Amino acid sequence: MVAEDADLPLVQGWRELLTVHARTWCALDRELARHGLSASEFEILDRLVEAEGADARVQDLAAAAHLSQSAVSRLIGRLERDGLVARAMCVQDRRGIQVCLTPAGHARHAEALSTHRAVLAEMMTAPDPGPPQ
Amino acid sequence: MVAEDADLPLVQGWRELLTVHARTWCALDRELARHGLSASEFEILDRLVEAEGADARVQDLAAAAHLSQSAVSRLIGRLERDGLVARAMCVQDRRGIQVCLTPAGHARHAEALSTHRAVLAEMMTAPDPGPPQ
DNA sequence: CACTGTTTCATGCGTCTGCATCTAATGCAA
DNA sequence: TTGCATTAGATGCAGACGCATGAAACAGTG
Repeated sequence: MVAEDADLPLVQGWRELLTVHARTWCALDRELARHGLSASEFEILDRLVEAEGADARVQDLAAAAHLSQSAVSRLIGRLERDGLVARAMCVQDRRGIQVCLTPAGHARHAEALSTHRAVLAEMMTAPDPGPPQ
Repeated sequence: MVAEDADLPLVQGWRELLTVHARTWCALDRELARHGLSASEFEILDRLVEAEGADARVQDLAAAAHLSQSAVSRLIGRLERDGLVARAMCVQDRRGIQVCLTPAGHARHAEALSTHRAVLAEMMTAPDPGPPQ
């Protein structure tokens, strides 16, 4: 029961990370919903903007967004249904698909970008807003 | 398009946090599964051990574990089904329930504790293990 | 007491996720 | 060429989540 002292800073650090993560992620989800996007969806759109032109494969996006391959596959399906991205066959490797932004996808991302940055600035700098009142 | 430079460190910090979080959380989920627990379930058990004796209400646990009240209610239901916790009525306020650990719950937590600490130590100190091979 | 509003937990419902699996395309070797 | 192992993405399935709601217990007023 005394050996836990050495682990205390580790556990505290982990819990702080969990707190910041939950707080920021929820805020992102809530605010980005005003643009019709979830936090995960924006993350994927953001990666697509960065990789503009380069081939964006599903598994690369999955690794970048910390999601499973199946989750990204369905997420891309949703974005495609909403007209924000398009799936195209890779000519070199016809197993893979090339995910690319549509003009609407570009516009949606640009529209949500400032919201995203604002939430990050507010959530990651303020250490603890505390319970409201 | 030049104004984004000021946001870069913010975004990079957020992405690093996301990476550490996903990596650690997945490792916890995977390793704690060997004890029949999910990461969330261990988190709740951990809080119950800390609050030993004090009244552990559902909403307090929800706030501590960064989960919704409904999620914790069902999670407690699962732990109760597995015989790890018990629900008791609060005498002061019979709306609330008092969640308390059973001996089996104590044992399960003690069993999983070292695994939990080991994963934290490994995940939160190593900055980037990189892709295997 | 009766009445209204708030709080605490449980639950119906839809969505998102991961795991396992399937199909199709590739690569390599006989 | 044929055959087998590997890889990329799609999908069936079950589990966990949040939102909205419901039922029960409080708190306050008349």
